[in-house]
Amino acid sequence: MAQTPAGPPRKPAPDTARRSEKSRRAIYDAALALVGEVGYARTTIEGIAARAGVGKQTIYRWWGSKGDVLLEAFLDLGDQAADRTAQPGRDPHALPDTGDLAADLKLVLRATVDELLDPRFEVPSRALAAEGLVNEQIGKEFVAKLLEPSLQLYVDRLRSAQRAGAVRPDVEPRIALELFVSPLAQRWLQRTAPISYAYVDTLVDYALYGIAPR
Amino acid sequence: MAQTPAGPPRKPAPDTARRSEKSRRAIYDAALALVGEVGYARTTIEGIAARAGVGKQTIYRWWGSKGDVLLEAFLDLGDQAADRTAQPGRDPHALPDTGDLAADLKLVLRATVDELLDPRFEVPSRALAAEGLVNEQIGKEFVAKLLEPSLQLYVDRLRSAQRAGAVRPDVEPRIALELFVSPLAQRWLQRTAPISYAYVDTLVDYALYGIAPR
Amino acid sequence: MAQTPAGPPRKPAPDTARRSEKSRRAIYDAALALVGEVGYARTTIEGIAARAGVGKQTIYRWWGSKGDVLLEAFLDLGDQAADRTAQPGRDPHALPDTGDLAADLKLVLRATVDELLDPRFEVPSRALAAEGLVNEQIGKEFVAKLLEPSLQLYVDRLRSAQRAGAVRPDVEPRIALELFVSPLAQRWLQRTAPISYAYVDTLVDYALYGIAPR
Amino acid sequence: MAQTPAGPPRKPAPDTARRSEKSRRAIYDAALALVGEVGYARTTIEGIAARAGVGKQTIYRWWGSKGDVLLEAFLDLGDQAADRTAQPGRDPHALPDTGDLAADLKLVLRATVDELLDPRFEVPSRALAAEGLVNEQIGKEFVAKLLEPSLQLYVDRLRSAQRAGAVRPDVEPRIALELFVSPLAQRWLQRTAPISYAYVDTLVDYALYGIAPR
DNA sequence: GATTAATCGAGACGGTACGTCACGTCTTCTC
DNA sequence: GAGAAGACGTGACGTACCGTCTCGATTAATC
Repeated sequence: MAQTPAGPPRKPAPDTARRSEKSRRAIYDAALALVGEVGYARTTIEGIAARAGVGKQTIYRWWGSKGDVLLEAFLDLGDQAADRTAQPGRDPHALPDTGDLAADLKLVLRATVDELLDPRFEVPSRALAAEGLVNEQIGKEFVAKLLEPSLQLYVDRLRSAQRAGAVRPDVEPRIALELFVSPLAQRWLQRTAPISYAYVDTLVDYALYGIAPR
Repeated sequence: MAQTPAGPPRKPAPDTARRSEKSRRAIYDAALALVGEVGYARTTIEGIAARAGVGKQTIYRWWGSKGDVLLEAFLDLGDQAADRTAQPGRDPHALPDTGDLAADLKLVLRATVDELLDPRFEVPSRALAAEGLVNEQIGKEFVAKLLEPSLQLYVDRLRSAQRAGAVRPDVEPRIALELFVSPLAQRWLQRTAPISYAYVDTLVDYALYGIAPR
Repeated sequence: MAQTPAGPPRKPAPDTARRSEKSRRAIYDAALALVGEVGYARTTIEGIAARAGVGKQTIYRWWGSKGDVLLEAFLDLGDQAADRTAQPGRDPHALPDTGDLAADLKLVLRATVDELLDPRFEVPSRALAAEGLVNEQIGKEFVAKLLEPSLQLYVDRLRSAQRAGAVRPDVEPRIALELFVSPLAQRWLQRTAPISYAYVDTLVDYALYGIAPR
Repeated sequence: MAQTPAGPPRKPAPDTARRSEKSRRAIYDAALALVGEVGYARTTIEGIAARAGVGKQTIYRWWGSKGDVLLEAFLDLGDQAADRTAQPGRDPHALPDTGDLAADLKLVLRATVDELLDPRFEVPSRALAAEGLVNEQIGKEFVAKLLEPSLQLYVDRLRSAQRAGAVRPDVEPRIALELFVSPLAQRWLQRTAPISYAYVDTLVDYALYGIAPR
C-alpha cells in the first residue's frame, strides 16, 4: 500500500471536505481586489482577511503565504474566464491554424498585447511574476501552471508548421517560440520599451526569416 | 528662466559635500552581503544599518527605500568591476567586432551565461529585477542605468553589421537584439528553462537566419 | 437616554475579557522594577516590554503612556499590600482614634515618614508625583486615586475630634489637615529639608495649638 | 594656593570671556517660549537651538541638560523682573512688616496666589519643579536658588514677630512657615484643590492660632 | 591692522526609543 | 471541527532627538 513519505513533521492536513467554499471565494475576491487597489506589496494577509470577512486562521489553514493565495486566486480567475469562453468540441486554448503561420502568430500575439495592457490583468500578473522571480516555489508553480501551458500551444503550432514545411525540421520549437514570446514578455514585464501590434508583427517577421540577408 | 516645480513639501536635501564616504561604502557592502546571504525579502534596513555599523537615519537620509540602496550598491559594484578591467584606449564595454557577427554574439552571450550563473551576481540582480517589476521607479532606473546601456552595445554591433552587409538594412537593431537577448533573460529570470552555451548558440543561429526554410 | 459623545475617531476598545492576566502582572512587575533600578526617565516602554517578556503592542493596547502603566502598577501594588494587611471587620485604612488627637496624628505621621523613606516606595511615588505635575491627566488620577483617599482619612479623624471637642467646630478639616500633611509632603518631594519623627511631632503641635502665644 | 581637585577627566572649560551674549539671550527666550507653547516634555534641545538660530553645540557647550537651560532661563527671567521693580535703598524682596503679622502674611500670600495663577509663570515653574523632583541635581539648585531664598524671607518676618511677642519664642520659624506655605504649594503643584485669597487667609489664621480650642 | 584661536551656525553621524503595522500562532466562542 | 474574531510575542518600519563630531565663517583677544 502506498505510504506517504515521511518528510518534515507536517501539520495534519485539515479536512478538505469541511472547507467553506464561500470563504474561499471571498478570499480570492478580496485578494485580487486588494492587489489591484494598493498593489501586491501593500496587500496583507490581515487586509485580505478583513476584507473577506474571514478569520486570519482560515487563510493560514489553507495557504502558506500571500503569494500562494494570490497565485490560486489568479489561477481561479483564469479558470472562470476559460469556462465562460469555452466552446463545445474545441480546445479553448489552442492557437488558430489557418496554414499561414505568420498570420496566425500575429493574430495571437496581438490578442496577447491587448490582454497585457488590460489593467485588470496587469497588476496581479506582474505582481505574481515578480514574486516568482524571488520566491522559487511560487516561481515554479507560476511557470508550471500559467506560463508553460501557454507556451506549449506555440510548440504545438510550430510542430504543425514543421509538418507543413513552413518551419525547418531541425528547428527546436520550444526554443523558436521564445524568439517572439520572450521579447514581448520582457518589454511588458520590465517596461524596457512599449509594446504594440506593429512591434509583435515585426518580431514574427524577424523570427521567421531572420535578420541576415537571404 | 527655468523654475523648479513646487511639488509636494519636500525635506531640504542634505548636504552632499559632508557625506561620509566610509558609511556609504559600508552600507553598500552590508546591503550586498545581506542580500546574498538571506535574500532580498529578508534583508532589512535595520539589518543593513546594523551590519554597516551605521545609524538607520544615515540610510534614510540618502536613500528612499531598500530598493534604492540595493540598486546603487549594485551599480557601484558594476562601476568598480569596470574600473578594474578597464584597458586604456578602449571602451571597456564595447562588444567585439571581428567581422563574424554570429561568432561575436555567441562569444558575448556565452560570457553573459557565465555571469548569470555566478551566484555573486545572481541573487542581487534577480532581486533588483523583481523589485523593478513592481516598483515602477526602481524599474525605470534599473532599466535606464543597467539594462539599456548593455543593450545599446548590441545596437552598435548590429549597426556595424548592417554597414558590413551582414544584416539587412531595413532591420531595426533595437528590436532585432531582443531575439537573442530576451529569451536568455526570460529563461534566467523566470527559470522557465536552463541556460547554456548551446542554448545561446542556437538563439543566435535562429535569430540570424530565421526559422522558416530559406 | 444617555448617549456616548462622538469625540475624535477612536480605536475600537479591545476586548477586556480576553486580556492576559499573566501579561498584565508581568508588566506591572517589570515597570516597578525598572523604575526602581534606573529611575522613571530612563524607564522605557521597550524596556518594560522586554523585561516582562511581552510585545510592545500589548502595552500600547491597554495603556496610553508610560505614566499610565506606572500609575496602575503602583495602584495595584497598594491594593496588594492592603489585601495582605486587611483585618476582618475593620477598615484597613482608617486612622487610629484613641481620643488623644495629637498622639494619633503623630503615630500615623511617623508611620508615613517610615514609608516615605522606604526606597521601594520612594522612587516610583516620587516619579509618579513628578509626572502628575506636568501631565494633568496623570495628575488628576494620581490625586483622585492615591492622594485624596488618604487625606479623607484625616478628614474623618478630624471630624471625630470636632465631635469630641478637641478641635474647634468652625475649623474646616480639609484645610486643617494640610497644616501637617503638606509640609511633610513638600519636604519629602522637593527635598527642601530632611524629615524625621521629631519634625512631624512638631508639625502636629504647631498645627493644633498655633504659633501665636496662647 | 587653591588647586582644582582632580576629579573625573573633565572638558577644558570653555572660555567664558568669548561667550556670545546674543546667543545666550536667544536660547533663554527660545527655551521659555517653547516650554510655554508645547510644555516641558515636548521641548527639545534641537527645538531650542533651531528657534534660537543657534547650533546645538552652543547649547551643549554651556549647559548640561534641558533642565539646566530652563533653570537658568527661569532664574534670568526672575532677575530681570527684580531689576525692573527694584527700589533704591530697599531690599526688593523683603516681606512687609507693619506689626500685624497676620495681615502681613495674608498680603504676601495673596500676591503669591496671583503669581501662581499667572500662566506666564505657571508652565515653566511647574515644569522645573517636576524636573527637580526626579533629577536631584536640578532639584537641589531649584530649591537653593529659587525656593529657599523666598522661604528665608518668611523666617526673617517670623523672627521679627517673635521679637515683638506675636509668636511664641520657642517656635522654629523654618518649620512654622511651612504651615501656610506648604499647603499652598501643594494645592498648586499637585492640583489637589483650588487656591484663593480666602484659602490663604484661612491658612494663616489656622497656623497662627491652631485648630484646637483655645 | 594682521594674526590666531576659540566660538559660532550648521548639520551629518551612530545611536536609542518612539508608536505603528503586519506577521504567524494561539485561544475563545459560535455555528 | 471549521470558522470569525482578535489578543499575543515578535520584529521591522520610518521618525524624532539624543549627544558627539566635523566643517567653514565669524569674532574677539593678542601680537
